[in-house]
Amino acid sequence: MHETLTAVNESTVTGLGRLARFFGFSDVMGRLYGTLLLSPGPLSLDDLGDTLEISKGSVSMNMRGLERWGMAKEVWVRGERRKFYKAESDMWQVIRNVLESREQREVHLALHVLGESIEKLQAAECDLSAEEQQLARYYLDRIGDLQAFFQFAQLALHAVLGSEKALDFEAITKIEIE
Amino acid sequence: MHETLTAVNESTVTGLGRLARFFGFSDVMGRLYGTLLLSPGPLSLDDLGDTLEISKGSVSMNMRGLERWGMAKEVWVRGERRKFYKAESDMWQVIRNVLESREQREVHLALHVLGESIEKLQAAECDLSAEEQQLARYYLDRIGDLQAFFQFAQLALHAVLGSEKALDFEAITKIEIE
DNA sequence: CCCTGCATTCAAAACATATTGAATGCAGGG
DNA sequence: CCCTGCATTCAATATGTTTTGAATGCAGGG
Repeated sequence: MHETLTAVNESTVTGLGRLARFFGFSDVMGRLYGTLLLSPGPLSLDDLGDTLEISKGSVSMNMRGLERWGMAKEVWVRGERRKFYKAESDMWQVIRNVLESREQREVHLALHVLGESIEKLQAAECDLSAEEQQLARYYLDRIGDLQAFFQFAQLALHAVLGSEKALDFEAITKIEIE
Repeated sequence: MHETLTAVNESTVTGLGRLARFFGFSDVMGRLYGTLLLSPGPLSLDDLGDTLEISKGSVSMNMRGLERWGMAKEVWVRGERRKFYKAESDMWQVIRNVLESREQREVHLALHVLGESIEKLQAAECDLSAEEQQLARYYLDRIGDLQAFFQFAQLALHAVLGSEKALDFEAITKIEIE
C-alpha cells in the first residue's frame, strides 16, 4: 500500500490513542477505534490484533470496553463465524455516550456530597464553640464555591447534551476560526 | 475539633482528590489543594505532610505541580523561614489555567496533525492506484469528521475562555436546575 | 565560615495498571 | 455427541507511575 496511506493511518491511530488516554480510556481502546474508523469494511478480532500487534486477550477485553461505551458495534458478516466490528462513526453519538454516562455521574456525585456537607455543617452549628463556628462558616464559603463550579459544569453538560438534534458538526467545520 | 468539621473536611479533600484524578492530575495534588482550600491560614510543607500523612518529598513535588498549574501560591509569613502556601481560591482562574495550557494545546496539536494528513492525502492523489484513491477518499471523510469534532472542541474552549470577565459562578449558583 | 533548618532531588521500592497466552468456555457443523 | 474454531477469562508478568527517605543543596544567623 502507498506509504502516504500508511503514514496517515498510523498518525491517526496514534492520535486517537492519545485522545483516548486524555479522556481516561486506555491507549489501546483509542487505537482499536482508530483502526476500525479507517477501515472501510468491518474487522475481526484477529484482524485488529494483527494490525496493532497486540494479543488476542487484549483485543477482546478492550473491544468489549469500546462496545460498552458505544464506540464500536458488532456486525454480522455472512459466511463468517467470527465476530466482526465496525466503529460507531457518528462522533456526536460517541460524545453523548461518554458525557452522559461518565461525566454526568461524576458531577452528580460531587453535587450530592457537597450538598450533604452543607447540611451537616448547618445542622451542627449549635453544637460548635465560637471558634468552630467561625471555621464552619469558612468551610461553607469554600464549599459554596465548589458547588458553584459543579453547577456550572452541570449546566454546560446539559447545554451540550440537551440539544436534541445532534449539533451539526459538518456546519461547524466551515466556521472560520481565528 | 468537632467531628462534623473533621468529616466535612475529609470528604471534601477526598472529593477533590477524585476530581484531580479525573482531570489527569495526581490524587495527592487534589488532596493538597483541598487541604489548603479549607485552611483559613496558609500552611507549610510540613503542615501539609502531617495532615495528609505523606512524605516530605511527595509534598514538595506535588506542591510544585500545583504551583505550575496556578492552583496554589507561595505566601510569606513574617517571622517564619519556611515556605507557606495558600490555595488559589478563584476557581475560575484555576479552570482557565488548566484549559488554556493543557486542553488548548491538545486540541491545537490534533488539528495540526489532521490538517497535515489531509494535505498529504491530497498531494499524493495522483500517485495512487484506483483502489488506493478510493481508500484515500474514505480516509479523507473520516479525518474530516475528526477535524469537525476538534473544531467543535476549539469553539467550546474559546467560548469558555473568551469571556473576558470571569463567568459569575455565584450567579450560576442561583439558577434552578432541572 | 560553619551550623541549622528547611526545601529539593533522585534512586530504590511500593504500588497500580495493562498485557499476555495458556486454559477454559461455548456454539454450530458433522 | 464429539470436534473445530473461535471468544473469553484470568493468573502471571511486564510496564508505568507514585511515594519514600536518605543525601544533597541552599540561605541566613551567629
